[in-house]
Amino acid sequence: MSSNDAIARILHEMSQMMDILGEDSFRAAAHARAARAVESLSVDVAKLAVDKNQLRSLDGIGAKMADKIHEYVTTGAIREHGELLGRLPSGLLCLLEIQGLGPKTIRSLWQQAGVTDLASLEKAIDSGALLAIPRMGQKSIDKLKQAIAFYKSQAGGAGEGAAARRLHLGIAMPIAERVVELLASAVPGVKIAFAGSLRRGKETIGDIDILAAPRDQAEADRLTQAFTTMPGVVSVLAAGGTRASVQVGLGDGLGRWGRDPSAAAAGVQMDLKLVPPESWGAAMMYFTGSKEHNVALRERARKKGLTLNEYGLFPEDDPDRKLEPPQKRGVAAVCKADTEESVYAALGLPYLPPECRENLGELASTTPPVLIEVADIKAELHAHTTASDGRLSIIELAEEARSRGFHTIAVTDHSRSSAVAGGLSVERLLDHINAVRAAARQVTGITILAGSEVDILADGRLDYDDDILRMLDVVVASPHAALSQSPEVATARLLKAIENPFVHVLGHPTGRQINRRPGLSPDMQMLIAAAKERNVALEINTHWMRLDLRDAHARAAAAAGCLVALDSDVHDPSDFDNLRYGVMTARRGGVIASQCVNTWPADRLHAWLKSKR
DNA sequence: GCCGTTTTCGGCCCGACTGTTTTCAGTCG
Repeated sequence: MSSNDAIARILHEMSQMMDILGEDSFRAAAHARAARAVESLSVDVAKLAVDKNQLRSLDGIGAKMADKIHEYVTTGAIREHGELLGRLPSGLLCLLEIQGLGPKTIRSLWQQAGVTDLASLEKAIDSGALLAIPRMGQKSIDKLKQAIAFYKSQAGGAGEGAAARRLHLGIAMPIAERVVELLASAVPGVKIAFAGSLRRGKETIGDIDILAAPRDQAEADRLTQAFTTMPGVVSVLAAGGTRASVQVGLGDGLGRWGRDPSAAAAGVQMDLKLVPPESWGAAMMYFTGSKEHNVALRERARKKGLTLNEYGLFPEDDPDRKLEPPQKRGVAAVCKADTEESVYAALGLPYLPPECRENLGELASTTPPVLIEVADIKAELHAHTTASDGRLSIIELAEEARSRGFHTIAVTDHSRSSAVAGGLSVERLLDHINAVRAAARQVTGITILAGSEVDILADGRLDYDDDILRMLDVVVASPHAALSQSPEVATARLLKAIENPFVHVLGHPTGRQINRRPGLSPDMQMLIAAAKERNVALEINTHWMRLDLRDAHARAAAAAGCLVALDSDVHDPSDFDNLRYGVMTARRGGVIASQCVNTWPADRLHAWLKSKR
């Protein structure tokens, strides 16, 4: 774990403990906000901590928080964190993961029924001790039992402290799209879309939010009916007038990444929200989030004497919130709320794409951000064939790429050290280059390049000698083994690869696999600076299992003006479909088309590749 | 504990829903 992750986790725990202990909620929230700020940093916070002013320049970090971070970096712990831990059983924290349990309830469970962890909570339920707690009736207990069962299934069985498993972006999105399609065919002509973190393109998804705008009660009823009875629904959690919640069972695996027993056993929660058509824009903003973005928008509205909710933007005529919400009192809205654009405009903001709604500075925009799009991508520089571990022949790969409108495809099979992936010996590589040249003569309408995905060995040397690399049109250098190195060793290793004059792309720079392994934690600022100087592109591997660079790293690369490569690491024709996940990650980082080599016209791209020969 | 086009104090987002209550507290997104 990087020190950023460690500090974020400690600050987050402090926030949770303060909540449970009933301390000042704004103080607790400040710790949670600081945790988020540290988490979304691309630089090692330990380096920033040398100068407290640098820490304090971060949004949400003030003098006291800077002291705490500095304390962690110099001593390896935060004293106040230990003190809080001494004031309550640590087993209480994971109870916050259980749906319906918040800090206040957990506090009374602890102080009035002696609950200290999940096991004692279950015991207290069985013994009936919970009924004695205020506001705890039989119905609440039944719901709690259900929520515990769901929590345990998500956490992979015994609920042994494992965090509830979030779904990969690439698993969740096709499910959401199928549901939208199904609802649209059940009730034609109604506006339906998914929202939430899925629409923002987060790498993992907690639940799936679907929005629909029925035009009358009959359409609303049919939508709810279709939603709660669709194939795959395991249980209906709620079905009211304006919203319904179901659990949907998942498929049983992750394709070539193997099975995911915990995800398969459980399911994903899906919520359907019904909103009036005239509120579609405000509702989409509201349910797309992020929460932090929404809070910032509302604060902005307040400063303009307005109040923003999921129904629209209204004059602030009830600052103490004594009355019913404005839309219920017939207060006239200050703008139409049927589109997101009109609501943003009324707040004096350009349209902000969902991927940048994280309250990481986007509200300072005065012009709409022009971010990279899937349609901009015209080349694939990282693809495998049957020569190593791919499923397509060279010709099949080229034809697939051509059918997707690409002008260039690079054949980059694995190098010799990746034995399990069928990595090519030097002799096989030379034959393979000839085979690629032959295919290039045979297939028209696309440029086929001979390349390699070359292993970056543990010490930073590449898996082929320079005289071999020189013969290749494209070199993608990637770490595959020794992924537990210290940050210092990993940084030196990857810098050495970037500095090799024949390398074009640094492939999946950290080697992480989401929900599987953390990968390397190199000093990303140093890699970005070196890559920029050497004209090397940092890859955003678009497979939903990797998304590496991740969003925060992409943001740092974009800010530095470093080249990036959006590559699908094709092993199977369907891998081309993953491009959109990488594009969303790039957009979350603020990447524009011109800094992504895959968007360049053929002559510019080929000239860049040749500049390293 | 943070923050400032109400700047060193006094704020700090908003509504739906649920289950518990006889008017509201807690959770969620």
